[in-house]
Amino acid sequence: MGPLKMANPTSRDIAEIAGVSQATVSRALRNSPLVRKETRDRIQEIAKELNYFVNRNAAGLRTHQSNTIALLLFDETGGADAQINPFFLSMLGYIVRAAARRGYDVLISLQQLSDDWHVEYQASHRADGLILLGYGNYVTYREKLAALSAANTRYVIWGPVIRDHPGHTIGCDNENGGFQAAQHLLSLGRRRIAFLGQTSPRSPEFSARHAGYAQALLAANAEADPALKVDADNLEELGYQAVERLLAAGESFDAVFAVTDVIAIGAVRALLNAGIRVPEDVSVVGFDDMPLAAHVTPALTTVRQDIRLAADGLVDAIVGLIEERPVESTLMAPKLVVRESCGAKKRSDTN
Amino acid sequence: MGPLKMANPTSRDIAEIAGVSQATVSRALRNSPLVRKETRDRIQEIAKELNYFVNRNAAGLRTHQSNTIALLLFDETGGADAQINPFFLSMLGYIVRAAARRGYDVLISLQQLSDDWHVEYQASHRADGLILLGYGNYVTYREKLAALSAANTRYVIWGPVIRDHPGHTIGCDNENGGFQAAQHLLSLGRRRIAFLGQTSPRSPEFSARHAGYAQALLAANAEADPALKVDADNLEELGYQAVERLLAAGESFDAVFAVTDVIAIGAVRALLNAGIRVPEDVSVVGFDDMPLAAHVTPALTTVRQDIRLAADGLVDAIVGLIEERPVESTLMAPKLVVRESCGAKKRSDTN
DNA sequence: ATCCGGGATGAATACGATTTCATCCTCACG
DNA sequence: CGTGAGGATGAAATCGTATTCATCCCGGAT
Repeated sequence: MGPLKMANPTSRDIAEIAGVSQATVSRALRNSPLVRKETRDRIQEIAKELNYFVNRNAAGLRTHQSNTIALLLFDETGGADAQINPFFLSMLGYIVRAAARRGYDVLISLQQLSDDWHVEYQASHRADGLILLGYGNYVTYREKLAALSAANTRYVIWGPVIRDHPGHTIGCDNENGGFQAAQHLLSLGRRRIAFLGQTSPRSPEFSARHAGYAQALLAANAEADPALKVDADNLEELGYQAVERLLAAGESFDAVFAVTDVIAIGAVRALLNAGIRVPEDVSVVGFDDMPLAAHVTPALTTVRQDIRLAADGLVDAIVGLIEERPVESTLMAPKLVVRESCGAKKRSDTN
Repeated sequence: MGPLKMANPTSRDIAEIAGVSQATVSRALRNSPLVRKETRDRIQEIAKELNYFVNRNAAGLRTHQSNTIALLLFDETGGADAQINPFFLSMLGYIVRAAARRGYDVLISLQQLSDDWHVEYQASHRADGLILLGYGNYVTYREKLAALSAANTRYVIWGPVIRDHPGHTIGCDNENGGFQAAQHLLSLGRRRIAFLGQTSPRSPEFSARHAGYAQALLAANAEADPALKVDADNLEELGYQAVERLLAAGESFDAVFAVTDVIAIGAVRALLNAGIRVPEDVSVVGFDDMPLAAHVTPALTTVRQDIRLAADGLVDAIVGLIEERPVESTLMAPKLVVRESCGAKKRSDTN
């Protein structure tokens, strides 16, 4: 029981102390049934006593595994200083937890459009698989994915589920989400609903949300007025500017559907700033239900993507691929969360 | 030139193709001057052609390095579902970038108070060093750090710089920050300034902020009224409740200094909800300047901790320790950011 | 008594790079 | 033409674990 310590004990040191071979130590530490229980216990005790931990490099070298998942975040907004998309950031915690549950570590990497590092992660045995966030918004989508597939890399994308593209995808039914948002505004008697957000083919998810919105209007015999559609990338400031532009153009509107909470928050700020009351004069609905959506004033009505489920789904999928189980792409159902900014509820305790 | 590919090329494969020894390949890929330039170029070209990447496990095994930093986040609020402290989350991006600049990957791990995994990271050679966020708020502070030091682990803490404690620390001058906040409120003519936040020894940073606040009051011949001090952990909901309690107790106050933006946002919501105008009736100042502080309504006046600098400092420090350069603990200066919630400015375009 | 089977363990090898040490070649100089 | 210095390369050891294959021991069946 003496405080027998050493600097960097190896399995061989343990073996010597326990009076067994190194092979037996390795087996014992992995709980192999090949080792007699007493021996196993004794070895594990010694290991703990010595503060021994398996050298992951050595183990990984031998097994060709890293038990690590790389989480690749793509900045939509470029700049090296830019904040990370808060929606992805809020997914991060759940992803890390879900991965930990499966025995995987998570490596974070911020990627730029120009980078090609992603191919390296698996080839260098730094990660067993990749989770890609924000990948869906790029033109080079297919090329990059093709490169990954060509390198035989295991990866899962958070993004639009597109038929016959390579790889596995977990995503939210954006079209349905857009539909719900618009329908709700219509049900509140709103008719002139502005749409704020980028809908180029670069951002298929946002385009889908717009499609759902247009469809809801159509179903209500209202038509989507092109004059009420303003492009805006996913920054608060751009949401603000979008509304400014709308006002400057003299357009009249009684509701705003922003393709993102971030944009919605900017829009609300611009409206209030112009003396327009929210929701009395203009109803606002966002998308994502990011953490702060409930805490702005007025609390934001929005379409929730369940990030907890999303994270679990992504991790399930990538672990499945790694462990060579069959995996399917999944489309998750979004859900409208009614708070104050749409006008359907009074200000009060909101959840 | 042919599309000569193979599944998982090793340096030996490259060597064979290049007609040199494996040792030369290793040297060439690391740009060793020992290899003639032409040979080096040829080898690197072949490597690229074959899509070869150094196996990090093998390299790490030999060099005893991982070129990885582990980022350990401690949840203050326990629960497995809890959101990660948004302030830390916003530092994450900068940490990852700074680390990448130095050639290090970042491994994320969420820790609970009960965990002891942190010791494992370096012992298992998964990481060369640790950055600890949220560590300062625990009673077990010293014990855990002692364990780390005993295991000879390199680590840097974001937290209060306390004299004669083990390890290196990067932190913000919380006392000065609290002083600035209170002083600003006093300069606006506010006299009854409530303090919202936990100040137990469990959270030395918050205690320091309170100390600065009290000192500013003292300097202005106003005294900190204990009745205006309400405990609140770092959750929006608890900020809300703190104000509720204050109102229920019938206390009169004309300003609130919340020890955290998150708490401040909850406080504002409670005030508005009670029909109290911010900032006309009550001024509110927060702490941190997290990303959303500028975007709530009214925009939050707060004490900024420069997370960009903080992140750079943390990474500098841990890399310094890893590379055995002398490193010193640092105290960073906070800065008051005046927006709308204190009443010093009119609502308008805020930065 | 002999043989066989299976449980427990050990010896030895492989994983793929880095690095030390030895070797070889060439060129300058005497 | 011999010799030594130094540049370029190769051979081989090494890092610490996982795993294959051999070995050993023991009890039960024949």
